[in-house]
Amino acid sequence: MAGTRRHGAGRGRPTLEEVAARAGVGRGTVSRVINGSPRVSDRTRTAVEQAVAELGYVPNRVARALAANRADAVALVIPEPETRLFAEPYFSDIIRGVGAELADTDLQLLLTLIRTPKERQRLADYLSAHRVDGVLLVSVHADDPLPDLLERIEMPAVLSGRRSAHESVPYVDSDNTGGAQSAVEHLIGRGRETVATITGPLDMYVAQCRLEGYSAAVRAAGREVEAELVASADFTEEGGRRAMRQLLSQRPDLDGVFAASDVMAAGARQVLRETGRVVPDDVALVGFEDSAVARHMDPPLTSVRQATEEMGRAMVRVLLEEIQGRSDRTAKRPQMVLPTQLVRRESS
Amino acid sequence: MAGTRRHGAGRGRPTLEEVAARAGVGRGTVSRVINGSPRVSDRTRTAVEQAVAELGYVPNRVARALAANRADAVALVIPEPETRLFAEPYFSDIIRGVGAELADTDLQLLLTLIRTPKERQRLADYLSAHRVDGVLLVSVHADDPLPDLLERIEMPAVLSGRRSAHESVPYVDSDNTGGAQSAVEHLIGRGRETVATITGPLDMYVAQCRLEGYSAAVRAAGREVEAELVASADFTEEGGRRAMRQLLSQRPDLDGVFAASDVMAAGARQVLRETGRVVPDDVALVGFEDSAVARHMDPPLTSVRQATEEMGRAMVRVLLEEIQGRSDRTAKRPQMVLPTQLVRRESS
DNA sequence: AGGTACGGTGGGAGCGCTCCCAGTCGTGAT
DNA sequence: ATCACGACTGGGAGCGCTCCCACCGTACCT
Repeated sequence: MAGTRRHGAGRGRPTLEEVAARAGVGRGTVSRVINGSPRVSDRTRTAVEQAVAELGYVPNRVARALAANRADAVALVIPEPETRLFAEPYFSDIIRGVGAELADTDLQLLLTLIRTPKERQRLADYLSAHRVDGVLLVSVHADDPLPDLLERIEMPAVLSGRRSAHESVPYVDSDNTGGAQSAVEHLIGRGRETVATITGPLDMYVAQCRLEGYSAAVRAAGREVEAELVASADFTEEGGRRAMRQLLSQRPDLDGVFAASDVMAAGARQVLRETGRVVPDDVALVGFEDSAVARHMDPPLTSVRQATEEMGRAMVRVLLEEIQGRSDRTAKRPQMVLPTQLVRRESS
Repeated sequence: MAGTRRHGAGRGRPTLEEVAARAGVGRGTVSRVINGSPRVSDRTRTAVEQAVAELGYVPNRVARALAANRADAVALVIPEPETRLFAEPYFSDIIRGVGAELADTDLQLLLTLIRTPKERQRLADYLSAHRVDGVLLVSVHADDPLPDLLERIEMPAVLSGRRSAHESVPYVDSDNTGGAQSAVEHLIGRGRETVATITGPLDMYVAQCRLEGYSAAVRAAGREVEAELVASADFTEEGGRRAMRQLLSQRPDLDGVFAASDVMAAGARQVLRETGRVVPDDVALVGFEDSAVARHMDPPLTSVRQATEEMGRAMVRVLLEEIQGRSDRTAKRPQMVLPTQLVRRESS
């Protein structure tokens, strides 16, 4: 504040040079002080710091970026189709986590929405034109060329979620398999005999993992995984409805459903109501994600919570490692999986 | 792509100078072509464009920003306490709108989360250190010093929503009064005799406006605005519950409620159910915002929809005007109010 | 023929930093 | 007293662009 007031109308903000003049030292010295170099005597440092304070000096990041060939910024890339998901706590939590972790680093956060393939293409150019030091990629599809593109231009990047079991790019994911498994174990533990699942699109690894968790739990209970108890959808409400109808027609006797997302669970819940089934008495229902939808359903939905904000934080930490690690080739690609947690509510 | 491939390992991207050399022209000419200046002959332009394509040249924005003393970026500032709202479609829509409108301008979007007062302070310094050309401020409270701070350092800024009736800073707001009025008119039009309202915190202008709309509709119907039919809350679910209980104790006979937000409506709905009232038969309920909550309530909630994405777009347009307008002092501060629309569902 | 306009063009002078290379100076060893 | 050697320091040389001014023609006037 003291600083910002001082230049209101005046010709711009003070520069390094002016600080140097005022402190009676050279530019290099001021730069050293600003950047916390140890090779400065205490006397000098104090003098410079005083000059900085008096002038309200704030380094010009643009100039710094140009000179140092850094950007002091990372981009958070969000594919437009997913922007809908924005409305989910998922994104907001990721952003909050990213923001929190970034706050300590004085890197800036660039938000990049990708709407069209054309923009996706421009993106690679833009990013490589030294506008950012690293990239955070959210909800990347298996066929997205971006990660490999970034790899090729040696741009540090981190994914939220894996594209496949053998993801080569650094990522932060949550334990989808374990989460799904605990959800189904819960259902079985509550005495449900015939537990079905509504999966996401099975070309997405996340959907595969959740199905895998379902299967594991079923088998662990000494049962068979029946094809009739598995219906795949597309993570939408309408998809959830369709899948639920299909399951019901195949196995009218089912008494438990694990939906791989809350939104699909919401769709399923509607169909259950339409067909006169009471949740949880007739059919117990569990979702995944623990979004706002889950809390506002009637009855409130049991769901698997991901440590989403922590994922955002972790992504930044991983990215910083990557940015560092580029110098020493010995560093290996950081990858991590965060635990999930079942949140019990009245639907099961 | 063609461009990005070409330099993989090579020493960095091509520069303006290299393009100039290849095209056999001077730096200035290339710069002119890149920036679409008309003062270039077609022959030359073509030659330069070819060189650009061959080299896969992409201008270095950092250098450009430094030289031109611009940032080619705008900041979207979001106060942390509101980050919760992120989960609402409101924010995601704003962001989507902002992103869409920005896509045509090649300005970048900087996301800035403010968590602590300390960060808020740093922000002013940062912003003024030429890191952005303008600022978009979301959900600003009446006592927020930021707008005036930005005003003082002559940083173009736009608010989403007004702080008061006499907002001096450029803003984009939605028609809260009109929206509330149409909601209440709807309730009255459906034959409701005793319509109450749950307001937001009355120190917020948005809450005042919505209350004003309620009052206008009540008076327009030739009725009195009764104090017993007005309960104020804080935009939270719990607040909605409390307010609903209060209203019910004061006027057990009420048959219509206009809640100034969907979330408060959700709280009210719970109390109505607890007290054995059926929605909409006994009490008709209308909310404001038309968020996901509204669609997922049981029964689905009638609500006032804001053109939120359009607000985002408008904010950018207004900001661009402001950035332009700074040069010619004649331009007046752009301000605009967007219409709302009542979305009818089963709750009324 | 000599002027006068311009449309076009080249390139110097920075923008505010970081990097890095020469110093300068004191200190302890010889 | 001399020398070597760090600890500090100053400032030149850019980073890649935009701005702007001088300059070259050619077309069009007197």
